[in-house]
Amino acid sequence: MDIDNIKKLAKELNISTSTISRAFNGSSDINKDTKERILEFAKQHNFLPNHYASNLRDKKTKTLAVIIPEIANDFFSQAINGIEEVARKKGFYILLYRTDDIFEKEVSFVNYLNNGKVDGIIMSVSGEANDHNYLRQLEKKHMPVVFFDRVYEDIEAAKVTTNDYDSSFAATEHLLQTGCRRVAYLVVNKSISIGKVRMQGYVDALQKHNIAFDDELVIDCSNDEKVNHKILTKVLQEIKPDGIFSSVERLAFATYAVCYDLNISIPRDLKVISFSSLGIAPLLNPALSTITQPAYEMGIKAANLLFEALEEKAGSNHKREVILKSKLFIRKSSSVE
Amino acid sequence: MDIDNIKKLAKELNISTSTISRAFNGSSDINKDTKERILEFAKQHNFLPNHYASNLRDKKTKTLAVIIPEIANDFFSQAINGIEEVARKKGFYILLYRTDDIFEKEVSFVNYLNNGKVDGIIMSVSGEANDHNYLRQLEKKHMPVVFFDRVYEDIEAAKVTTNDYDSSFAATEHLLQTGCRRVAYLVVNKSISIGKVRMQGYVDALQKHNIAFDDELVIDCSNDEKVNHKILTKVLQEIKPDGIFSSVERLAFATYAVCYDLNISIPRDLKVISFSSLGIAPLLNPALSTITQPAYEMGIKAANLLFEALEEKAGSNHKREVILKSKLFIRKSSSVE
DNA sequence: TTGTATGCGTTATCAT
DNA sequence: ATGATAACGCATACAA
Repeated sequence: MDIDNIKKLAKELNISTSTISRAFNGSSDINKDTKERILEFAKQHNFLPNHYASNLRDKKTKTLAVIIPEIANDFFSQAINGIEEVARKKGFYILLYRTDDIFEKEVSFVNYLNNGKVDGIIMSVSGEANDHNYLRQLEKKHMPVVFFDRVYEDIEAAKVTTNDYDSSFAATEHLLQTGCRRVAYLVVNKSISIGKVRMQGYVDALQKHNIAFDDELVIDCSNDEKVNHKILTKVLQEIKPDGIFSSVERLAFATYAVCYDLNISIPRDLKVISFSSLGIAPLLNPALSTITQPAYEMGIKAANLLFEALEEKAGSNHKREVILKSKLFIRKSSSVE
Repeated sequence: MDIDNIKKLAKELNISTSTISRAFNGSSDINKDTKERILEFAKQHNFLPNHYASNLRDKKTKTLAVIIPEIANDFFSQAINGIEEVARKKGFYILLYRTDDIFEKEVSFVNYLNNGKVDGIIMSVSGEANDHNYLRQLEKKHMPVVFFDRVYEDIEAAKVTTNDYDSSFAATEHLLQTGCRRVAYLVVNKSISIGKVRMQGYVDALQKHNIAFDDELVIDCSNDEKVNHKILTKVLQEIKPDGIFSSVERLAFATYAVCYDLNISIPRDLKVISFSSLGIAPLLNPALSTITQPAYEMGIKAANLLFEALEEKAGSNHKREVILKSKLFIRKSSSVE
């Protein structure tokens, strides 16, 4: 006989289903021996209460959604690790969703989650000045949301970010101090939250050092490797910057590849620094200078904020905003030889 | 009024819940206008049928579990991408679980999934000659499982692997042909499926070239970065191999770091080749020779196999085993200067 | 401490 | 084409 619900279990043991239920839910209203007998029997028959049925009763899914632009990326995979770590400790599971930086996917997934599919959402957004109504719906239903790294300013939710402005300012200033005069800023989307803030740090650092801002040196890239290669080849050949500040790891890699092609020597002809969570940045040729965000810690923090919200039983409206610090690692790619 | 179930929707529209349900499930037994009216109204009120309730009825979760040793790893994150790609197209969602290569975590998660939590499982295993009964339970309940990369030979399930033996043989042979005579094999767990197969390729290549197998040159490493650094430092100082064949990407990175420390020149003093899915292997110093598995394609294939099983309505017992080919990229780290 | 009965939101069956 | 109803598996209020 296959035991696949508490009714059958109850019949086998000659106990009521309520008692069975109590055995599984750590209720105090149950005799210790009865409980042991039930759990033992259940284990032998490899039975566990059906999660979907429990959820239908409780409105607790013990699941949280993680929505991110990409997975195969050092920053995000480390962040997921942090989130997973916390979730696991709380007995929660993770529903993962990748948006590929496509706003419509984000909307469609969030809408899908809107009817009790998960208890909360942790996300790094993929959009900009759009209509964020789909997120407001979540607020209405008291579904807690935590943003990390890429956030929407106009949505009231807990947020975990890093001191991007300061880091960008420092990175740009560093390049200027090594002698660069034509520092290019590489960005995928300069109107998205992080693209914007990071650019501001760049702009202000230039100003402080009396370098005129040059529109031509703000390089809009894409998410397509080949396209980026073309764009950067043209930039290095025609616009000829002497420094590169990349707001995204991937663009620094593309820069390296183009430099190899064109026989441009880093750091002699071009100094490079980039936002990056790559552990092996020191092993690159040349070792890459990085602004490294505490990705893992951000994941931990984001998850903790989510659980705070969950445990505060709705109510309390103090959405917390946490800002962690990135670290600047100056390596060979931006040093004076 | 908050519309959060089909009953309320039904009342608002003066339609029965059955009709509402039909509107959402692409039933043909419904008037086109009625359907449009319902969906339009639902959209305006941001309503979607409760997933858990539907599931309780249908026993279809539209969710699949992905169980892997680690996330922050180029191979696995690319594989997840492939899986996600297919799952998304099928309208499925992904429950992600990381085992940290700890067998007990794998067991506990699989057991948790055992009661209808997901429709199927894709996994890369974290164990070896253990008791695999927890997986046999899944078979009993007709829950399809697909293994990829790291598999249990004794479990009958669909499997996606790569030609590890051939690749290892070729990689080792390559090192020998560049003049290496003392090739070390770096491995995390030589009794696990891939560790074993890859080692066999190494051993056989040595034999073909009449190089005596030396136990000392099989280096057992760990998952801890610091420990590996210590181990490898000792190996390079005392055992002094002239070639390294690393069965895992991470150990190649550790080798690079130790070589930098000890001023050992790659490839002059030591040639290195490694299994690796790192896209930027060419940007390393020196460019790393790799055996690159088609991680993304493996993910795609694994997911496709799972859906085949799902769509075959249980029954059919031909568990498919697919073997994809890795590519050998010879770069500077293993070249004759 | 245990049992009985009800309802969570949905869909399939059957009737109209 | 639409509606009424039972059932999915579980957990709780209430009764005992």
